[in-house]
Amino acid sequence: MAFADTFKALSDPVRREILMMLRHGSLSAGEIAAQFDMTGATISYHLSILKKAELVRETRVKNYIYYGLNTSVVEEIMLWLSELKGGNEDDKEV
Amino acid sequence: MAFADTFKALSDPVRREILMMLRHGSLSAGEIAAQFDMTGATISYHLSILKKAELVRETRVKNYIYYGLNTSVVEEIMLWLSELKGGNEDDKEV
DNA sequence: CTGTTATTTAGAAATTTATCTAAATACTCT
DNA sequence: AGAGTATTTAGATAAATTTCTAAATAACAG
Repeated sequence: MAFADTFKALSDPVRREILMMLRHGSLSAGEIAAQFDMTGATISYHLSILKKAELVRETRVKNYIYYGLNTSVVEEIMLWLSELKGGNEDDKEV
Repeated sequence: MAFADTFKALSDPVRREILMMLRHGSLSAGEIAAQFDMTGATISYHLSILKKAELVRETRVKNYIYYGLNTSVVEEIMLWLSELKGGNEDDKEV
């Protein structure tokens, strides 16, 4: 279930920071890695988890790979949280 | 930062199921444990993580401990996701 | 106080996760 | 084709997580 993957992906602070970095637009793997005190391999690992969770999409341009947010999955998570909060099945406020 | 704890707490399927069980009202540790094929000790461990994340509150009644949802923390998470989705640079700091 | 029930804590084992280094792949440019 | 850069993959390791059993606490009833 991709849903569980999404929560798992969000559970790591590095991955959350990556997502926040992508709010304003796509960045290449290298640009992302440059912001962290970790090897590129480690960032690649985190990106693979975000990708598997469908929280990011990749686009290849020249010999760069750009990563961008996929907000539709974020919406799904918000829906789940909404349900949790709702308790009574009446409401569905956004 | 309790915020990180919250995401971590949400990353486990058992804990998410516990939260869903609490939507319609509080349940005792034993009532919760009865729904899972795990020992009470394990459920107690999960409850302690949810409690540390402030996703649940406990109330002692007789020799039972009741657990109930704390929805305000859920709102905080939704706010974070909102920010992510929004991409608005006007309010990036929390 | 004694005994019973509900729950948590402690300690240990199995699994998963995050990280590194080194090597491999992929793509570009001349 | 060959060199150079960007990124990923493989393999290893340390740390964190989940789970269990057994023991400890806490609260109640008689």
